[in-house]
Parts: sequence; C-alpha cells; structure tokens
Amino acid sequence: MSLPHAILTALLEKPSSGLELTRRFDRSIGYFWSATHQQIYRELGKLEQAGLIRALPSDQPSRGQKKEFEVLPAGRTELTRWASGEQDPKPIRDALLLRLRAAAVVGRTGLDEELRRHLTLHRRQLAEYQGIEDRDFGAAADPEDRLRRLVLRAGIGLETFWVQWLEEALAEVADMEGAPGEPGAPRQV
Amino acid sequence: MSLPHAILTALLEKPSSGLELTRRFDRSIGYFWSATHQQIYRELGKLEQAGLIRALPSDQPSRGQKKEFEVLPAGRTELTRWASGEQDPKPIRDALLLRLRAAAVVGRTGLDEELRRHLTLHRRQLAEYQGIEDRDFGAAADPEDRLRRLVLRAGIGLETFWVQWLEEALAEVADMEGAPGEPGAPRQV
DNA sequence: TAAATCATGTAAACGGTTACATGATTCG
DNA sequence: CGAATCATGTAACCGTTTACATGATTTA
Repeated sequence: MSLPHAILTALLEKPSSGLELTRRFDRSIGYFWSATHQQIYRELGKLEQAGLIRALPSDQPSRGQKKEFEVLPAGRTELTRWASGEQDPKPIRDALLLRLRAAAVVGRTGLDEELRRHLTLHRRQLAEYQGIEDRDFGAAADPEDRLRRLVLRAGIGLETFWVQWLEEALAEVADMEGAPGEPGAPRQV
Repeated sequence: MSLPHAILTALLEKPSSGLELTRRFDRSIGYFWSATHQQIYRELGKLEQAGLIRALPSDQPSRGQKKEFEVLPAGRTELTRWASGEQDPKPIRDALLLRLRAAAVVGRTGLDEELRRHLTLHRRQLAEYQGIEDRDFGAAADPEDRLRRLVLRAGIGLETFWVQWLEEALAEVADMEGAPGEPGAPRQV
C-alpha cells in the first residue's frame, strides 16, 4: 500500500497531470516503484476525494483535457506520517530463481539462453542507471540530491549484483553440460 | 503467474500435504517465492482439478485430516513447458527506496532508525543463507544440487548487497545531520 | 476431558494487469 | 478533413492478503 505515497512524493517534487506522472513512473520514480496509467488515474481520483491533492484550477474540466494536480497540506502531512513509520522488506519473489529450481527437477532445456537474455537486460539497465548518475549527480550537493543519489546507487548495486551472478550462473551451467543424470539436457555426443 | 509452478517444483522434489508445503514455503522455496497457506490450498485444488497432481490414496478424505499430493505426468509436462519459456524480470518495487525519495521532500524523521532496523534484518537473513550453504552444500555435487546452490548464492548475493548499501546509506545520512534546508530534521543545537 | 495445536478450508477486500472506450489536439 | 497521438478514463479479471471457520489430533 504505497502507491498513493509514491504519487504524493512525485507531486511534491513537481505538480503534474496524470500522463506526466505516468511518464515519470516510466523513468525516475518507476525505477523502484512501477505503476501503469490506469493505477495512477484511479489513485489520483482517490487522493483528490480524500482531500490530499487538488486539481489546479485555470482550465475547464472535460474528458480528454489535461488536468494538473498539486499536493495539499493534508497530503504532505500524510506522506510525512507514512515516511516516519516502518516498512518491512518484502520477501524475494523472482521467477528466474524459481525456474532454476525447477530446472533442477525437469532439466535445463533453454536455460542457457534465458540466462543470457537476462544478462543483456541487466547490463542495459545498469548502463542506464550509470548514465543518469554521471549526468545528474556530479559533486555531492544538498541533502535532497544526496538522498536521491543513494536511491540510484541502490539500483546500480542491484543491477551489478545480477550481472555478476548471471555471469557466474552461465559459467556454472556451461560446466554442467554433458553431466550425468540430467533429464532435460541429454548429451549431444 | 508462477505459483502453480512453484508448487509443482516443490511436489516433484517431495510429495507433501498442504501444511507441509506451507512449511517448505517458509524455508527453502519461499526464500525466492513466498506463499501463504490459503494460496497454497487454493492452488492445490486447482491443480488437482486440472489433473496435474493427485491426492495420494490410502486414508479417508475429511476436513481436518492430512492429505498428501504427488505430481502426475501431465504436471511434469506442464512444469517442463513453463521452464523452457521466457520470464521477464519484474521491475523493482521497494518501499524503503520509495521512503528515501519521500524523505528528500518531507524530511528524514526516523530514517536512521529504519535503516538500522533493515540492516539488522538483512544481516540476519544473510547469516541464515550462509548457514544453509555451509550445512547443505559442501563439495559441489550433482547438477541438481549445483543449480540449487546457485539459487542460494543469489540470495546470499542480494543480502550482501543490501547490507553494504545500508551501511553506505547510514554513513551518508549521518554525514547529513545538521545540514541546511532539511524540513523534517531540524538541528538540535 | 479441556486446551493447544495440527490441518484444511471459505470469504471478503485490495491491488495490479489487461483490454477497451472516448474526447481533445496536432499535423499532413 | 482524416489519421495519429495526446489525455483521461471504465470495466473485468486475477492474484495476494487478511480475517475467520471448523474438524482432527495430541497432550497436560
């Protein structure tokens, strides 16, 4: 239950319309809290009803028309409250690791390619994060930017871990080829 | 949509009752794919109806009575099929990182304690994983065990990353104390 | 035999995902 | 003016979470 707080944070950083928020959830915020446009619109409706945000006045409200939101004092209070509480880390739920465990019982068919594919994806993401760090965070600045940089460095660390682990896994799997007792990976020779 | 495949994997490793599965999802399998007993019972029902698993005969079926399941050939086929397809990595969704980003706009109240709390939790989990590795995986053995060890090493790597990052984060936050422009963390002096 | 706990389930609420609908604006 | 795309939404479905219900078995 943190989507509303992700949106409040994003709106405090900069008042935005639903679509603008969606774009930002595809870049910065979304790197650690993803959300689709439907989730965002639904949540904006709830937050407005709850009196935590409001649509900026100015233009007439109609269907396909842009609508900008800003955070009200009650919204800032709620975010402050949430941010001073505890959030337990959620257990890992990773399909690739599950697949490895499955491969141990039904065989390694296609495992090598899948590991390679993930390696490519994680290398790409890592490069993207590092690009952002080089571009947006030069010398350590104000506390706000230092905190945001810390978040980015978590992303870099995670991707670095995956790249290393996948390289290790690929080596290990390559070393297994032709090993005995492997149902899904019969020897080629 | 991988819970059924997690259960099939677990049942292939060892036929079990619902509660036994729940226990195993609190230990080994659950380290990378968590599930509650309600999810498991519901899914066992679906898998049985679909003809992928069956209840071992022997005892009478009644409400509070143990019921063991085993995987049928169709179940193994389905798991094999699933395990040879692609599973895209899901984007990160981490409340602690979101909280850091929120702290950048509403202040760092309580942040230090929360980081310490997470550090304790991750150190504990890391120790548990390392205990398992020392106990269950001595010299590298058959391919099955090597794959399971790889999965465990992913858990170790992830927890190691978090411990390191949290230590970095704590140092960084400590260095910020008394910095200017921090709404939620007024100077004590 | 009463209490604890083992074991299997039901029901409701919530959040996320996917598919679709529709009005407004821009551009060829 | 027709097509693309910008922008806001609705609806249905699915998986997860939380709370509760209930029968069987063990143990004090």
